[in-house]
Amino acid sequence: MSERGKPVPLARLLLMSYRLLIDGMHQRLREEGWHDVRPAYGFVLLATRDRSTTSVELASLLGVTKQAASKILDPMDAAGYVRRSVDPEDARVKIVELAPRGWELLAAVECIYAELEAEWGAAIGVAAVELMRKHLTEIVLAANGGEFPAIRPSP
Amino acid sequence: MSERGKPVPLARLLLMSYRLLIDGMHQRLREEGWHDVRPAYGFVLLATRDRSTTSVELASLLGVTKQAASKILDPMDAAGYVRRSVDPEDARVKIVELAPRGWELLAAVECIYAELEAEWGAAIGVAAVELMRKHLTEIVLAANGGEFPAIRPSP
DNA sequence: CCTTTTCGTCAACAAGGTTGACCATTTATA
DNA sequence: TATAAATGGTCAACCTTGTTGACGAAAAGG
Repeated sequence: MSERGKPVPLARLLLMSYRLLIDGMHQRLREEGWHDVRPAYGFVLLATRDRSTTSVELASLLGVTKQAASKILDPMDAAGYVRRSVDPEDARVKIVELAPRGWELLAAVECIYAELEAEWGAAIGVAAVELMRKHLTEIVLAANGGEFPAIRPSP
Repeated sequence: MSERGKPVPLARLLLMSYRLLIDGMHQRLREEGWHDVRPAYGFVLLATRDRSTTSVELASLLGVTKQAASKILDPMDAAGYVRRSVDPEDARVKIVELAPRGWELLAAVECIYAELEAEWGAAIGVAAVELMRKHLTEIVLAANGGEFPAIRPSP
């Protein structure tokens, strides 16, 4: 590897590590029979987990345009992971919430994710994982005025 | 933020941090007058820095198909960042190397990158940055049989 | 010499992003 | 109260970067 002898850029390590988790996640999902899950779905699952949302709000949470949000929601709706309904209080608005299948998928995702993070704990120690979490949190918050930024599924 | 009170998934923190570096990189490049640099170019610059390569080898280094590699090289070639020439020893092969403008871009990239990493050192301490580098390296190598994997520009 | 493999390019399609446009609905203003 | 402005969601075109399949030229193998 041409990086031998030179420190590997941290950005590269961050991306490799992230990919490790995400690719591992999607592989395990496939092994469990989830064959139609796209990378972006995870972002939508997390955004709609704690409370229903709307298309345009989801766009804001994801840091993308409303068109992009709609574009992810379309196949998710078609596959039965989310439901969209007209808001009784504002006829322009579509309420977006997880459908039963979406809840099942979310449960599978969270279970696999916990396994993956536990594997990191086994590899470098739980304390090191928590320290990394602490440091990354500091960096991200410091750079975003004390808040977590919206994070796009794809650059 | 709905993540308040729950640990933010490490995957999310990794992605946020990575984006912080990469988005910061591209913003500063634009500020310096580099207006036509796409995210994928950085990967090609690093892959061709230490020695010239070939289209198909680049594909392998990037972990993408040869078609995808060619597709990134086309605009880079057109913009004068790389040069492609026929290999005198094998007429099928295109040698890919950085052109003068590519070297200038690489220099700008590396300079900005150093600034960005130094800012992390200022935020959490240089020792913490190095510790993170060490831990991430361990995780990545452990998961890839002791080697660094190819890393695609885009999932 | 013929078959198989390899390299790079062309083409079509996909995922997920952008901008612009449009219509319906709601809110704000005169 | 009527009109203007703002908002939500969808349609459309295009972009970046990925995939697969196909193809012709060149090289390697039998």
